[in-house]
Parts: sequence; C-alpha cells; structure tokens
Amino acid sequence: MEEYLSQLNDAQLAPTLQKDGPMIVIAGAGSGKTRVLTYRIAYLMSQGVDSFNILALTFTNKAAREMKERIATIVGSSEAKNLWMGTFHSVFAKILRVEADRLGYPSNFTIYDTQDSDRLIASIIKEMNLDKDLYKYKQIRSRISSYKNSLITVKAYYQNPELIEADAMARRPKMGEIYKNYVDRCFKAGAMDFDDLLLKTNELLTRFPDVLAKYQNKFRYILVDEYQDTNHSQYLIVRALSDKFQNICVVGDDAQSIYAFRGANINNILNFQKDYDNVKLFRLEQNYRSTKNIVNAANSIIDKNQTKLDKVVWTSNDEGPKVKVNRSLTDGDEGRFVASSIFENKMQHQLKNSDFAVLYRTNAQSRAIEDALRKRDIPYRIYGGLSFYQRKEIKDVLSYLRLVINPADEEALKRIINYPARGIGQTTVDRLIVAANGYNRSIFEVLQNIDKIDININTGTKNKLKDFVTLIESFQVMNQTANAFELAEHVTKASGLIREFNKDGTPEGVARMENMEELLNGIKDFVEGQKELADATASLAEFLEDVALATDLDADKGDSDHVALMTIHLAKGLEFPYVYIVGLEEDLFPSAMSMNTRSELEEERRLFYVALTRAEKQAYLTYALTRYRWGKLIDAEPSRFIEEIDDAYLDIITPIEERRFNPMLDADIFGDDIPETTRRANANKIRFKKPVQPTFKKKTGSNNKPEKMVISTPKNLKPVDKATASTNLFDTKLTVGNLVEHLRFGKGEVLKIEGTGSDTKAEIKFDKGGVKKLLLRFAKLEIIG
DNA sequence: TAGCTAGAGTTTTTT
DNA sequence: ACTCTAGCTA
Repeated sequence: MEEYLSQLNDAQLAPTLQKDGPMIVIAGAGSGKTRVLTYRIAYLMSQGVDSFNILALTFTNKAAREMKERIATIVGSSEAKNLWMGTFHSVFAKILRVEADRLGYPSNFTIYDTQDSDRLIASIIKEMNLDKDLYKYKQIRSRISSYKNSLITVKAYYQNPELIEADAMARRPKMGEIYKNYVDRCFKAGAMDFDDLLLKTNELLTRFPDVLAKYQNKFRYILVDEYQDTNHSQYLIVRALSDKFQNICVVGDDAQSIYAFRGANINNILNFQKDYDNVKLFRLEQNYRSTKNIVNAANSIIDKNQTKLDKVVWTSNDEGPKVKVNRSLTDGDEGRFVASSIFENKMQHQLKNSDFAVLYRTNAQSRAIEDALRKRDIPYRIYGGLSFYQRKEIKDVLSYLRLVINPADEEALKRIINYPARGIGQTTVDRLIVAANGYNRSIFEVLQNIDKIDININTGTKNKLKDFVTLIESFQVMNQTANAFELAEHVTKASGLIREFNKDGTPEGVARMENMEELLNGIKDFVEGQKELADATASLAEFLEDVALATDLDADKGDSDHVALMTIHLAKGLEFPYVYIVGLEEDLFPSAMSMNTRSELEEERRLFYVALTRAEKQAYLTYALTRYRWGKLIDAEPSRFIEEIDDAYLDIITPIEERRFNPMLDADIFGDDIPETTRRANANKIRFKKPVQPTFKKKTGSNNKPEKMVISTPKNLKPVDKATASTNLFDTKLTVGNLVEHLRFGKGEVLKIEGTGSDTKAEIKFDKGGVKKLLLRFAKLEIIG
C-alpha cells in the first residue's frame, strides 16, 4: 500500500488518508481526482474497512469498471470484487430489484428507455383525445422527468398550486392527468423509467425505515464522483444513506458542471459544507494533464463566469504549443481541415489514431467530420448518438425478450405484436388497450383471456392474437431451462424476425441482419462471462438490465485504434493528447437555446472549459463561415468563446480560404467532366455511406436543364420494383448530385422537373419499379439531353 | 389491414 | 437532410 501512496503528491495524499467523516474534494481538471478516489478506497480497505461496506458512485459504468480493476491490482481481485461501484442508476436498479415487492413492483421490472417513455406518453395523449400540437410528447416527457428529479410525485403535483398554475398558463391544463396516467401505466406494466430508478429509491428509503437502516449499515463509506452533476433526487439518496455514519466523500469541480438540463444542481456542491457538520475541505489545483498554454487558456475562459468556487488551477508541465484557431469556409472544409491536420500530426509525431479526439456541441455535427476522415482513410469511431441498443432492429429483438421476462411490459408488446406483420392492426391494438385499462389488467392478461371478456374483435383476429400468446408463452417455457443465448437465438427464428430481415435483400436488410447477429454474439459473451462467475442466475433478466443502462462509452473495449468523435458532454472525464473542438460558432456553441439567461450561458462556458481541458498536448479550435443546418446553408459567425481566450495563448493559423480543390480527395467521387466548381459544391452536399465510384455524363437540354436522366445500376446491386422520387434540389447544377443522394438503384427516367433553384422538384420513373426509401447513394447516373 | 405518400418536425447536451 | 406519422387507397 505504502508504495502506491508514494505516487501521490501532498495535496492528493491528504484526502486519500482522510478516513472518516464528511469531506469534499474540489478537484480541478486533470488534477488526478480519479487517482485520489481509487487510492482512498484501497486505503480504506487497508485500514480494515470491509469492501462490502463501501459504495462508490461514478458517472459512467466504464469509470467504475476501470477504477475497480485498478483497485484490484492494489488490494487483490477477491477483495475488490465485493465493492459496490457503478452509476447511480445501475447501483439503485440492483437494490430496487431486491426490494421491489416493498413498492409493489415485480423484481423483474422492465427499465423503460426514453423512447419507451415517449411512446407511452404519445399513446396516452392520443387516448385522452388531446391536441398533440399543444401536448407535445417530448415536452411532456421532459416535464415529467423534471418533476421526478425534484421528487414531485403526482400527489405532490396536485398539492402544488404553482405547478398547476404554470401548466395551465402553458395551455396544458391536463398535464397532471397525463402525469398520473403515465405513472399508473408504468406501474401496471411493471416498468420504471430512468428517473424512477432514483425516485423509487427515495421512496423506498423514506417509507421503510428498516430498509434505510439496512443500507445505511451496509454502506458505511460512501464516495461520490462528479458531485457537481448530481440532481436533487440523487442528492437526497446520498444524504439519506450517509446520515448515520457520515462517512461521505464527494469529489467534483463546480467549473465542470454541465448537466443542469437534466436536473443537475450545482448548489449541491456549492452548499455541501452547509449540509454536514465538520466538513473537511480539500483542493486539488495542480493539473498534471495539460500544457501551460492549455491550462492558461482554459482559466481565462472560466474567469468570465460569476458563479464559481475559489480555485486556481496551475501546472508545472511544459509550455507546449499555443491553442490553434482555424477558420474554414464551410462545414465540409472544416471536416477536411481536421482530417488533414490529424493526418499530418500523425505522420510528424508518430502518433496513433487514438491520440486524437474531435469534440462537438451537437451530434449532428459528426457527419462532416466523418466524411472527411473516411476519405482520408483515417479510422474513427462515433460515440453516442443513436446507440446500438436503440436501433430499431435491436429494440425489436429485445422487445421479444423483455416480454418473456415481464409479460406486462406494454411498450415491448406494442412494438412486436404485429412485427413481423401477423395481421393484427392498429384498431385491434387500440381496443386491447381500452380493454386493459377497463379491466385494470395488462394487455397480455387481456390477450390470455380474450375469449372470456367482452371485446369487439372478430374471430379471425382473435385467433391471430391467440397464436401470438402461444408464441410468447412457448418462449417463457423455454426460458425455464435454456440460457439467454439459446433463447434469444430461438426467438429470432421463431418470431419470424430473421425472415423479415432477409426478405427484401436490400443493403439495409443485410445491415439489420448483421446487427442482430452482433446482438446474439453479445448475449453469448454475456452468458459465457456469467458462467465464469459460477453464478447460476446467468439470466436473460440481468442481460436486459445491463443493456437498458449501458452507454456507448461502456461498450468500448478499447481494442481498436481509432480517432474518437463525440459530444463534449460525453467527453467529460476523458483525456486525449490532441483535441479538436469544432463548430465554434455563435448559435451552435454557445447553443442558440442557451443564450437566454446568464446561468445558461455560464453552463455553455463551463462546457467549453471541459472541452478544452480534455487536451493534453495540443488543442485546436475550429469554426466555419457557412454551415448546413436543417438542410439549408446558413451563415455563421465565430463563437464569442474564442474571443474570450487571452490572445497570448492562441495561434490563429491561416484560414482555409485559399484551399484549392484537391483532386486526390474529391475526384474519386465525381466524374472528370464535371466542372470543378460543381464538384466542389457537390462535395459538400453528398455523403456516401460506402466508397463507391459513380460516373456520369452531363448532357443538358436546350434550356440548359436536364430533361431526362438514365440511371444505371452497378451489377452487384439489385434493381427494385417501382418508381417515383421527388426531392428538393438546391439548384439545377446540383440535380445530379442530389439525385445520387436520394435515389435507390434501377433504371429510370425523369418524368418532370419543376421549378428552379432551391424549389426544384424532380420526378423519376424507374423501368422496374420503385424507390421504397430514397436513400441510396450507389447509383450511376447518366443525363441525356 | 398493409403499403404508400406527403407533410411536419427536427438539432442541445444523456442516465 | 432525415425521420416519423397521419391519412389515403387497394
């Protein structure tokens, strides 16, 4: 142990060796707080604290896993195994499963993700015959979420005239009723949403003193990482659990609080010293991560914020190069700049791809970067966005599995009762929902008793429903004996999902099959991992819980060398030698949605601070003068955040304006006979999902507009049946490019082209039928005059 | 009931 | 630019 402690400096050592009592560590960016947490846990154990009695709450499961591995190398894996470590959501989901019956929930409750919640709310709004323009399900969901995070239950809502008044003012007088219905339906479905995992934990701890005592005695030592991003609900859980022994250690940095939008309350960290008696305060101010230029640039930004704790982050690292600022003409150019710069840095400094990260404010920005990296053959990985488990085909498979575990799961049932199509239409489902609500039973119970109840469904449809019940019940029987993988494999076949995915033979169908196979492999890995633990409960239920709470970062095994692309939010806690912060433009970063109040703007500024402090050696700030947003080209101006950095730390490099068309990068996509200006314009508009080389000849009619087009298909792609396509075209010169963007494959001709400029529409007829979805980018185009 | 189309809404960030 | 859905037709 001592030899490990020798790796800490004095400032880090003090909190590490502080064994008992409430304490707060204010840790600047890159000051080694993870190290302190890790060694402090190891130290506690060396002082005789039982690992069963330690609870560490982290921000991601990945962080928990890494910390656990690190501790295992110090104290041994058998000791480390018993530590309770994870996110708030995953730790309390486990506890809730154990105590579920107290709250009237089944222990196999489903965890609804955001999409499930959205669908349920939309369904409720529809059932209540409310105006969906007034009651937008996303807004309603976010309202409900913030109620729950503030511990405002339905009852509390109705007792609070201010809230009722506020919703009435917002022309949503039925808000309370929707909230009540939503909560009831979740309960009836045996489902908890993300916020419930915290809310129900609070309910559990307040309503049942014996349960509270049990966990207070269990978790004698509690550590919370990223405390600045806890919300009220999490705050109360921590307070309740630590109340008896008061061995609570929170670590955080007010300057890195970036989750106010989901209820995080920066006052939790600012007021910690008032919440407990005799709080020991520690500060970690020396940055070990970044160069002087980066640290100083970051400090000069955060100085502009009024709300902050006193803290001066400094470093004894090298000066390093200044922060480079680059201007581009378009978002496409910005992407190419980043790709070229990464390429050059890699060559010049002999670096790996994983030494680089590109950070952006919104997920939509990844596109332009992605395209540029692909053209340069630089491997990359996009984190976040739509995660693997949220993809349609994956959710479909998971829905079958969810229904096996919890037949009451309404959202899972609605997803798959007619997928693959088995002749059960919306009308039938609506009637089932009405019946289920009327009998106060789950839809599945209604289905099981379809002959015994009074319901307006014809015999043919009833038989189809019975077949569906039989199918699910057969899976349930199989689940008694088979392991999760065997069951999942059987489900994909017996449900007809495999047949469905193989049906059309399109690239999308093939991709879906591949994804499903990847899911099955994942389940197989999970089952085998569980076998090693000699845990007989290697169950499907546990897999589903892991999946529900998994994030994209958690899934990263770090086994391949790639450039990381992610939002700044996702990058919190990570570090990279080279960091590119892109899209530094007004209305984008800071976001247009966050410039109404000073506190919103300050949060954006903290976000920028987080972004910059991810960099170890070199940071780049880039912005473009024009950018495509919502499909339209808009002008942009540089972010105020660039000006806020002290000039002394900036190196404003030559703008990309002089960049010339680079045939090596662009010519492979566009035919040689297309004028350079058009190709350049096209280069910004067209995205290819796979490297293809369509070639086409441009021939125009007398009025210089394309009148007819023949589209020929590469041999390996199958023509589809039928054919009209309409699209808005930016200008006539781009007709070809945009059609490549939109067309599927097959032969066809243009029936009509209407309008000019941004309002141009084209209609194309294929010889052999049509375009199911206007997605394909693999066409070979020929325009005939 | 299934399949197709036109039109609306979307992009702020996530467990 | 892309996705989702209501509403239409067969």
